[in-house]
Amino acid sequence: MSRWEFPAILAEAQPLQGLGTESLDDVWRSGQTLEFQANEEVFSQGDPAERCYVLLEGHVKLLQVNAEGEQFMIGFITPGEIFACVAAFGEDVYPASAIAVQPSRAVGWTCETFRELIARHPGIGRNVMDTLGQRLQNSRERAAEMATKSSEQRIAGALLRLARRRSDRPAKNGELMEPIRVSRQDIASMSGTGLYTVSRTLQTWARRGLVTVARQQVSVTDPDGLQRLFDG
Amino acid sequence: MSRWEFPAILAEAQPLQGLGTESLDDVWRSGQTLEFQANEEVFSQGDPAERCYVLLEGHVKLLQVNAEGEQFMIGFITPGEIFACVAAFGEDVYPASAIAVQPSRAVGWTCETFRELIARHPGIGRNVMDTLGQRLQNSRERAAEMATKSSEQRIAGALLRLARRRSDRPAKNGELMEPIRVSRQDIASMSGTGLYTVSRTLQTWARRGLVTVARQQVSVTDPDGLQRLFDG
DNA sequence: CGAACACTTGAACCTAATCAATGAGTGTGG
DNA sequence: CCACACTCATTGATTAGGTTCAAGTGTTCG
Repeated sequence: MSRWEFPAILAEAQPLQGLGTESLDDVWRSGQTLEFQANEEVFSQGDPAERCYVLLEGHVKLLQVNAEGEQFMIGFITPGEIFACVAAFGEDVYPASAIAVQPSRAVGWTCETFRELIARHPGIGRNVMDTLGQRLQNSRERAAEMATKSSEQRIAGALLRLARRRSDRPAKNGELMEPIRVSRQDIASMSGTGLYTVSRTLQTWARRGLVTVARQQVSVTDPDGLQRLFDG
Repeated sequence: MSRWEFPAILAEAQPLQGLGTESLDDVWRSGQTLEFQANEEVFSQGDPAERCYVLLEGHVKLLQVNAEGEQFMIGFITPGEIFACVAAFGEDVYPASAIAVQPSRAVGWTCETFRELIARHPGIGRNVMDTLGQRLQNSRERAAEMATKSSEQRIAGALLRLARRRSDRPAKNGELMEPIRVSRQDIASMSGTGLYTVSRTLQTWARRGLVTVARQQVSVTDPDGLQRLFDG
């Protein structure tokens, strides 16, 4: 039982599309709401996989660290999205770390509970399969991108993904998009390049008017130009 | 209605684990068996997504081609595995091409039929979610690998994945593994490098006794050594 | 036998990683 | 409020890893 009222965002969440009020209520009552501060870890790579989550508020990044200590950002979660759902199926440890990049709130269910919910409400299963399918395709495209594209193209791809996530609604005057709040290192982790390369590339683009940059912040001023760069 | 008897491999197929005889029969009767010659296309990237498949016999590779014409191999399917299942969920066109590398046989269901089967037999849904989850994790690891590892490590990774697939049963005398029948170009597509780099790398390894090479063929003679190389 | 194909190898070139030094913004405590 | 330390970012110089081009060898097949 949670001390929060049923959050509106949950009814719009991907995995719960098409569910009736009573189903949504069952889902809501079966989970716990959890709060995280900026930079707090939701869970850590290698920990036993206990819960899966739907994000209600804030943003969470998913980071994978390999044996050599190099990190790679495999995802960026926005409100309404499910994460760590892989944990509920087969995997016994979390394959990545989840870190809140802003103060965030999420609902969590134990893997067991989540499986039961799917059994009780088959619509959830269908939605989760859809989501997993889309993410699998995304991830494969991303792998192909890492393998075949230049570092400049990969950085463009990373920025475009972030920008599109942030402002699903078209920008105010069709010109400027919301600034993205990430460090150069974060962009490097997303695009599979180094900090220095990202810095240089962004400077070049800024001179050409494609983006404007600041500390911990990038604004895409010419999405179409960036897209053309990405396409080659 | 198929002109084939119920194939034993189907009962062992990942997506059909834990199903009763009558369920298996329903699944079998709902699909069509299809045969493919070596190098024949099962479906082509961009085609409208109509069917998903379980491979019964042979091997199928999944290739993604980007706008610039560079190709990247996203998967290698062995008997008992499901493929194109993403097609059944949301996607309207195949995101990759599937090509039989040997004479192959598969069962196919239309997306609609497959959805109905999942509704009738919830176990299939659970299995598919498990499979999708595992593949998502694999694909993410692969993306991270492409982003952070050297070309030598990526080639080692590709060979190890292939070798393990081929001989789940340990090799005869614990020393030699079955030769893998792929071209240098295929290895390049899997590891995100070029044909020349693959050739050079394999030659170096052959001199060191890690592998033996021939036309359209690679045998891993020292899997552990290759693994150490992969780990760095 | 000739043609097509798969592969190897040397050499030139180029991208991007790395090293090193510096600058700019943020936050803390005296 | 300023000085200090700290984190984040820029930029030049250097270098290594890998791609690409070019030429040549060995195999398979009609």
